[in-house]
Amino acid sequence: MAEQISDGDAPRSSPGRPSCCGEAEHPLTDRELAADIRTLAAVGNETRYEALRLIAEAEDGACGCELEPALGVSQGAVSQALSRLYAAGLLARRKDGRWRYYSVTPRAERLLDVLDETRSHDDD
Amino acid sequence: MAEQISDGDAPRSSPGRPSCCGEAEHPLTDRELAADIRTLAAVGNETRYEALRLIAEAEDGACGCELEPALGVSQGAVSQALSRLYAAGLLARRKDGRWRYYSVTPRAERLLDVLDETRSHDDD
DNA sequence: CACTAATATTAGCGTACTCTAATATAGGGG
DNA sequence: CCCCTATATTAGAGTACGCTAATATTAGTG
Repeated sequence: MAEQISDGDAPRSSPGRPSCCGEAEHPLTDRELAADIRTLAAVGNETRYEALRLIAEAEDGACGCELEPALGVSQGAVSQALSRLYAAGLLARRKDGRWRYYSVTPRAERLLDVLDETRSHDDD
Repeated sequence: MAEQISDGDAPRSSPGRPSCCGEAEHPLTDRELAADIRTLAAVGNETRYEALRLIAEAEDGACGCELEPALGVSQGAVSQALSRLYAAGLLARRKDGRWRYYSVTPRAERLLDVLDETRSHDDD
């Protein structure tokens, strides 16, 4: 895609420059990157983050109908939120009669722990 | 608007119901919740997450100009990304001449560690 | 077998997000 | 002093997001 369009005389950086502006790399594959972002984007939303916190507090998991009043959004929105958290690997679920019980995965648990342990209180 | 138009005898849930649909609560204040979401939403984006990973790999921090080619977005976008990560408490920064060097905070470091340690590989 | 409750799915609307391009600020160097 | 590099800021455009409302599906219950 035609990088370096101009001719050779354009001095983008003199040879005597400091160590700045070299190459930078990280060790993640595209799949790992995508998985991480899916996870983070899933919790980076008020409704979903609160849902995750509520489920983490419940002993044996929680069903959608428990969360609906606390979250203050419609039933459809709760269902969408839980599905997305599940797809992101943050919730496990089991069917029991006409209810579906959600519980947090180890990944979610550790994520919440880190947030609790590193939260800055003069932050605002 | 006109919820429950019918009379009061409507049995919304029989008395013998299981423990479902009670109250749910979590122990976070509004400020803590907002801070967490600001943090999570900041990393839940490809450009910013990759920037954070790149900076975490660099030994003594990285400046914006190092990241720009790797991130593949404009200079303005890089600056916006770094500012937002900084505001979210995930980056520290120091001025050095005409450069500004960014490094990850403990909060960011631990967040990345958890993602590495709990990432599922059959996830797709 | 209706009836009801819990959940899932879909369309559509309003908003927030993220980029580019342009411009402004700040700090060296010839 | 002018120029060049690194960074910050802003407006605007295109897109993605998150909700509601409506409807479909699934599973108990009288």
